[in-house]
Amino acid sequence: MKRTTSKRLVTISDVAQSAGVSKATAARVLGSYGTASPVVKEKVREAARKLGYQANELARSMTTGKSKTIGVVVGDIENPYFGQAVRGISDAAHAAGFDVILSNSGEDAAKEKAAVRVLLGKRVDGLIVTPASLYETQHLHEVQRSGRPLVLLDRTIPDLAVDAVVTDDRRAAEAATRALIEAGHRRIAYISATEADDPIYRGPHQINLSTVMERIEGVVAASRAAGIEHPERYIRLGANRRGEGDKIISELLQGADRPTAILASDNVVALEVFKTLRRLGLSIPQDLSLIAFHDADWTSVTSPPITVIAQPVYDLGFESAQILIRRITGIGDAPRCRVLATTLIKRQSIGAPPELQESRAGLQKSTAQIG
Amino acid sequence: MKRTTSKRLVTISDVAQSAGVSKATAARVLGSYGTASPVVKEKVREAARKLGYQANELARSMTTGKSKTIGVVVGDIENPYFGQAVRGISDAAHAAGFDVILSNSGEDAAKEKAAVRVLLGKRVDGLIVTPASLYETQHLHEVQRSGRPLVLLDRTIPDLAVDAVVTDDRRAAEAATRALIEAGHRRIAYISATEADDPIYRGPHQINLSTVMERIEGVVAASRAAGIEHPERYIRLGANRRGEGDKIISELLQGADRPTAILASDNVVALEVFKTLRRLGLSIPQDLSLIAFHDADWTSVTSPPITVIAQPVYDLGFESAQILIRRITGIGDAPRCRVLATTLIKRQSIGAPPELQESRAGLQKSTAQIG
DNA sequence: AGCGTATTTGAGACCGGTCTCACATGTCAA
DNA sequence: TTGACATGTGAGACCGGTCTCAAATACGCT
Repeated sequence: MKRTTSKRLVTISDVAQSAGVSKATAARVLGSYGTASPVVKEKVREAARKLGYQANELARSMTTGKSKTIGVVVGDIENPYFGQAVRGISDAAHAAGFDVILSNSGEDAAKEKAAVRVLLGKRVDGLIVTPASLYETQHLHEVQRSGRPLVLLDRTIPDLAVDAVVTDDRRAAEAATRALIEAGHRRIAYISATEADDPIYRGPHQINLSTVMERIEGVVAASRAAGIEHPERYIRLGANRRGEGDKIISELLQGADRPTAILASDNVVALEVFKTLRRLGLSIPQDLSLIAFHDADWTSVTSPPITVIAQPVYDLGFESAQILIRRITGIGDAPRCRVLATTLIKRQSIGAPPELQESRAGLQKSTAQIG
Repeated sequence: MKRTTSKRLVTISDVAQSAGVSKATAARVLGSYGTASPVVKEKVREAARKLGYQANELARSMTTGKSKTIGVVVGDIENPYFGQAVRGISDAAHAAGFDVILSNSGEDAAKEKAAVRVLLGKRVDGLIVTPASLYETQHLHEVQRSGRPLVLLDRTIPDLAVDAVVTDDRRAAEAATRALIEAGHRRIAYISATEADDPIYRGPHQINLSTVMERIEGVVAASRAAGIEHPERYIRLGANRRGEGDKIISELLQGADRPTAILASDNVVALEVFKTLRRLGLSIPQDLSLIAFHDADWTSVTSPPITVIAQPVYDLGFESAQILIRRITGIGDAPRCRVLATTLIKRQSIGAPPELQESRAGLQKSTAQIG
């Protein structure tokens, strides 16, 4: 039954009255602007402390037009990839005195749109977005029109002239593919988690993420350069949904002319590959070689440890926030796309394809681990 | 050189003027309160659409006193544990029409304090905090005094009468310890990532997290019940810092009377155990048995798969947000501590201790609900 | 028609800060 | 003494919404 006595919070007028000065003067002292004599300053500070005054940032933002807050919309916070990126954003923002409002789009363009609108409504000073779609971008154009800076994270949108911070996915995919080719592979699959109408890749029109586009280009380019014909046939999409990954992978591995190597678009897919392989009784790298995007910490303790494409995810977030804040502070040069390099970390998940294996002897450490 | 023409955003007065009605009427239509005739409604909406009006939520919050925003302070977003929890919070919040402002404390009480203050300044309607310390809690009392609801996530603070959502760490630790004892272990280590002045455990005064406290109690209680003397000697703290984990683990394993089983406080520590073991040439479960808190997805694909204590992390977040929102909406019953059950998922990282290994008894898979 | 009641509408105060501007006071030079 | 100029302070407008209140209009009924 206890009814919270509607606590009216202490305002600057209360402090002013208690200190015996005008509202304007109290505001000058507590807001650290304008001038005030030392005596008055002390009086006001004392009164503020006594009353437990705490500025209403909302009111402050209202008049100044600045909220010292940046809005962030990511695909999925639960994914460690975005977790790291958000940490980078958060660190850079706080270092510059900004706060972060976070929203989750679930990789759904409609939700992203709603989130952006809400953030604009909250008058964030700028936005960082990992756009869920290359095509549904009206809301992002809206951001631009509102005059508030926008930075795209991890993905670009060609027809939108804003800053972006991405990794060099094309070259990363190329390098990974080349590594597999050098090990002797000719049938190389790329399995992506990206949403698509059909798991079988039929062409770029199915893809709505720049990263996926680039990676596919990388895989295809490296394959073509090695004289591999029709490399696209081993590309699969939509391995994100529960169960779907396992289905795609096992169908791929049990079909005729099965691939001898897999390039996984992220560590969740890599995990799926591991599980499916275990279920099918296949092992890495004897039966299948594997490279995964994203150097998640656990990839180094599996048996065998996984060769990965390490992406500077934290930096991706950190830099995007820095760039955004520079824009907010008023740097007006042309938007740029900052491309961060990736690293191929070779561990032990790459071997020769089964048909080329002759010296299989010396490599196993102890008894073959069975899952 | 293009100077952004300081875009004054469209306000409700602009819309009102354009629609030929008063500001109050336009506000009623666009804010969906009060009444307005169908004709007027249409006129106003049309004008708003034409001008691209978007409400200033700041101004709205100012007058209503509600911001429809909840503040969240977690230890480390980068940690998948918190990632999942934040996702839960985010989902519950959005479902109820609330937004989330996220802050990172880095498990540092001072930063947490600052973050809480900022969030209060932004006039969030309520707060969810994973308190970094049992003792530095002035800022949390401050929240209470400000009259805004607070929910503690994952950890409790005994002298603070607020809602909390936690897992039953005591019983979880007990169950895990018992499982190890049943497998024949008598020398069981608990390695915690919690910050501490000294890695050697000397007593509760070193601990400033309720979870850690409870887990230690659980381990000790189960050990005592099995007649194990001085179980505390295998407790180690501070395995979080880079390199520190490896040092603690290898010293523990190379010392005299070394433990035959380890209980790891989270999956990061478990990872460290894996790495150190590999470096020392030891294997699981032949040389050491392992149980880890938190069922991170990768724990099922290591060799061997790790037995874990699965915590309903997403639910933890989801429920805490729900409880908070119920409080915001005005339910005034006494604060409660909601305790969620954990599950011991038995995989294959538990074996008999080396000295008892003769019959490599059946390592069966099973799960058991603990709470 | 005339009255009571319900519905629409507008004027203006208000939220809690910032900011402009005018005025008061102090300092110093001529 | 007076004027020029810096400094400190207060009154009050303002940001963009909401909300109260009273006036205006519409509606229902005798």
